[in-house]
Amino acid sequence: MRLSTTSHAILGMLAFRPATAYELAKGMGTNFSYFWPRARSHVLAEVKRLSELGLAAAQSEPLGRRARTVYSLTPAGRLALEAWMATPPTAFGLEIEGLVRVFLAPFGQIDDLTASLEATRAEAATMLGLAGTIVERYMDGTAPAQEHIHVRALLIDFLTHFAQLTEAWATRSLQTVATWDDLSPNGKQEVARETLAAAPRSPAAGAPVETWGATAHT
Amino acid sequence: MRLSTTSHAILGMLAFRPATAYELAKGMGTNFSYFWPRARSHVLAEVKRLSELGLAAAQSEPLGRRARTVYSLTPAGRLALEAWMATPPTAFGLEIEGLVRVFLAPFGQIDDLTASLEATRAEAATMLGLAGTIVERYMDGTAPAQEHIHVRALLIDFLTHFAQLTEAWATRSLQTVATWDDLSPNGKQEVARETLAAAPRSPAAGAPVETWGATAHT
DNA sequence: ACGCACATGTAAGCAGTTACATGATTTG
DNA sequence: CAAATCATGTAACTGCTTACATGTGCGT
Repeated sequence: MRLSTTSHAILGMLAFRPATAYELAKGMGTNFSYFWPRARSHVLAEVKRLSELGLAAAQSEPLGRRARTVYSLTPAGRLALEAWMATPPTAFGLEIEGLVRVFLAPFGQIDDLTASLEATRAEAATMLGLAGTIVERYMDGTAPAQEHIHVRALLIDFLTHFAQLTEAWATRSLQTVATWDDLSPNGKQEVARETLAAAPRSPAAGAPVETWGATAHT
Repeated sequence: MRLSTTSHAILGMLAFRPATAYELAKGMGTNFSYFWPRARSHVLAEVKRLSELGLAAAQSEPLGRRARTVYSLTPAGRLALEAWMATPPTAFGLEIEGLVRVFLAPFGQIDDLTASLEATRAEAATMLGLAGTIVERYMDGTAPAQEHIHVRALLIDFLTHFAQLTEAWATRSLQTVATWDDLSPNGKQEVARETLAAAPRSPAAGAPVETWGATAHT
């Protein structure tokens, strides 16, 4: 009986209130999509498994000629959730294909690079726009989870700053690339050094030096 | 013959220079771990598949009583890589369990929340420290990929800012939580509103309003 | 000569995705 | 009342991870 983070996210939604499988799947999207995205079908399969394990109770309700299942959290489920909350979180992970494309830029065309950066910028801008709406809802008191504002504010704080950071980065990278004629290193060292000089960094605690962001298999 | 982003990352490393399977796996870690992390064994399996597809050439070299395989990029492989570079990138994805724990904080103890935030803070701090070392290497000209500095600077720009953002967010969240006696909403609205007011946002382009960062299955 | 870190590989299993299929509800 | 959208579910497949196993060379 191994439970994943996704399992606990589902148990957590059930801890707020009982829900149908479909509502859970939808909730996974609206609640977690930006920091724990999962496919709808996977949520359906997982909640079924949770009910088999006795962590969620499934109740079938008829709905026209079709049946729908309402799930709720069992005491065992609540215990599992609370126990998990006390464990340390796993390390965060980013999957940003746009950065892979930057890394491999020398093997493509310069237009490929700008297109990729532009796509990333647009995505971040969309995220920021969404955030604006959400924030308004909370501020005027009409958000659906208004009573959890103190906790949700922390989340929104992170996500909005992330979106802003990403958009700003893509924008200034596009500006830099716009000054290039090709992807060769010629004459581009100067600006690169300035970028690096402006990068935030902590005193480098003499830690084990892994070569990172650099082709190391030399 | 479906190729994943991981496949192309491997083709890309081979485009820099031929390498053994082990070097590729290691390079996956040092080069991509922060924005495209993959297990070592998966890289080994994938490069084998690439050679079966004719995109990489495998050459067996004896090494003591053991054989090791050196891979290099074939012309077909280079074509595949270049073609991929011209396609649009998939959307970025974050997996941040620490944020899931913030979302579900009401079902745990307050100490669970601080522990989780502290773990996230520490992780980001480590990342920043590493970055400091890398930046120094590039600045004094001793980085292994010195000739690619113009492109790598863009990556480092993003990653250092991300680490800084994460550390700063965790720190200020810890400060906020330190003022709480419990996880109930009582008396915490005020500060939450200030946090939200300070969150960056764009004019909310009248976009389709999805409830995000909020329990929506109401 | 021994122990430890580096190098190399395989196998089993699961978490997660894409695609398909169809019933219910709303809306113009 | 037709068309679109919402709600609900299953099946096939695969990318990826964890765990295991063993060879090679270096330092002491």
